[in-house]
Amino acid sequence: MKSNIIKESLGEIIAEELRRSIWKREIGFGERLIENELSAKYDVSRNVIRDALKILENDGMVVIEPRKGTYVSDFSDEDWKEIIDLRLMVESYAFLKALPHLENPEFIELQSILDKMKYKDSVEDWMDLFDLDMKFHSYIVSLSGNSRIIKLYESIKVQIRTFLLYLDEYYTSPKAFYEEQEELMKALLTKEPKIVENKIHTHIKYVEGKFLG
Amino acid sequence: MKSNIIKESLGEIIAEELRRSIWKREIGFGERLIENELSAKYDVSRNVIRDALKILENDGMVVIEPRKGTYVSDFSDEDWKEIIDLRLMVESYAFLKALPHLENPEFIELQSILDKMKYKDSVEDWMDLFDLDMKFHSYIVSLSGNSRIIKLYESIKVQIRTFLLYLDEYYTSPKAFYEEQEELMKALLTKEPKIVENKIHTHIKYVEGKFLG
DNA sequence: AAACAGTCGATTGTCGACAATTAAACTTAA
DNA sequence: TTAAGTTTAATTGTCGACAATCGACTGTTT
Repeated sequence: MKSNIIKESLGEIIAEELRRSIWKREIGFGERLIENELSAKYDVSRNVIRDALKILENDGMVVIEPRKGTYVSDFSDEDWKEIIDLRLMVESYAFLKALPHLENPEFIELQSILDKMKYKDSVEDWMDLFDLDMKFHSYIVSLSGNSRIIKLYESIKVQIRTFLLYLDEYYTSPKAFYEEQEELMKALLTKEPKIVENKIHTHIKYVEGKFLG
Repeated sequence: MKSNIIKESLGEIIAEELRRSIWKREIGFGERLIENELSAKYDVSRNVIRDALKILENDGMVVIEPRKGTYVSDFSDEDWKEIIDLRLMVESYAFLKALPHLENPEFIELQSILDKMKYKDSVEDWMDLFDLDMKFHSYIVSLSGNSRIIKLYESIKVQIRTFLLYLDEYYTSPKAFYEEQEELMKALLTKEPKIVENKIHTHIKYVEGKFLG
C-alpha cells in the first residue's frame, strides 16, 4: 500500500510557529513583522517566510499591506463581533446539516469530549476547557459533509482561538461554561432542527455577551 | 491629499489572467499547470506564478499537491452542490443582515440592475445576464456590513461564475430567469425576514435544480 | 511475466542576490 | 520655523540558479 502522507510545507510549519507565538503573547497585536528578521530567526529563506505570512493572512491573523509591510491583526471589538457572527453562521448551518449523521457512535464521541470537560473546572484549566469546546464543535462541523465549509471553519477556528485567549481574563466560571455545553448536547440529542438552531444561537451569543456586551 | 491607490500585486494580475483563461476554456478542468510554462508565457518569474497559483487555490480554482504539481479543479456534481450550499448559507445570512440597511437609495440601485436584466432576453445575452445577477446579489451582500463575509463571498463568486459558465449549455430561458429575479426583488421590498429567507432559498435552489437535479 | 531496484529527466522547493519602493532623515528656500 | 524637495537606509518585490523530489523508464532477478 502506497503511503499517502502529505508532508506539510515549510511555510505551513512557520505559520504554525507564528500562530503559537501570538497565542503565547510573544508577538503582540498590531506588531510589524519583518521578513528578514523572521528569516534569520527561523533559519529559512525569505521566500518561506512570505509563504507563511500569506497563510496567516488567509486566516485573518495578519494584514499584508503590499509594498508597506505585514502587521499582526489588531482586532477591534467590531472585528470580534464579525468573527463571532461568522462562526454563528457556519455552525448554525453545519449543525443542521450534521443532524442526519448524528447517531449513536457520534453521540458517544461527543459525550466523551463532554466528560473530559466536566473535570476541567478550575480557572487554570481554562485553556484546556476551550480546546475541548472547540473539539466538540469541530467534530460536529466535520459531520456536515461539506468539505468547503469544513475548511472555512478551520480558518475561523484560528481566529476564535485567538479571541478566547484574550477573553480568558474576563471569564471566571468554568462551571457555567460546562453547563452551557451540556445544554447544547441535550439539544442535539433531540435531533430537532428548531431546537438545535435556537440553542447554538444562544450558546455562541452567550460567549460573545460575556466580553462584548 | 495623499492618494491611497493599492497597486495590485503581479501575482493577483496573473491569477486573474488564469481565471479568465479557464472561463474562456483555454484551460480545461483537471489540466496540469506547469510553473515554468506559465512563467515563460506571462514573462514573469516562477515566484510570481507560485503566488498566483496560491491565490487560485484559495478560491478553489486549482488544487496544489505539494511536491507533485498543480491542477485546475475538476469539479464534480458533488463539488457544485457544495458550492451552491455554501452560497446559500452566505447569502441567506448576508441578506438578513442587509435588510435593515435596505432603504430607498439601495432599492433604486437594485432596480436599475434589474432593469438592465430585463432586456437581456436572448440566449446570446446569457453571460451578461449572469453578470448582472451576480452584481445584484453581490450588492446586497455588501450591505451586510460584515467585511469577512463580504470577502468570503468574493471567493465564492469566482466558483459560482465557473459553475454558471458550464451551466449555460443546459439553460435556455433568460425570461424565466429574469422573472425569478423579479420575485426576489419583491420579497426584498417586503423587508420581512421570513419571506426573504424563503425566497433566497428557492431562488438559489432553482438554479441548482436546473443542473443537478 | 511480475516484482523490484536503479537511473534519469522533468518539475517543484528553497535559496541568496539584486531592483524597486517606501519611510525617515536631512537640506534648502521662503 | 515651516514647507517642500532630496538623499539615504530599511524593507519588500522580483529574479535566476541550484537542491530536493517525483514519476516514468530501464534493466535485473525470480
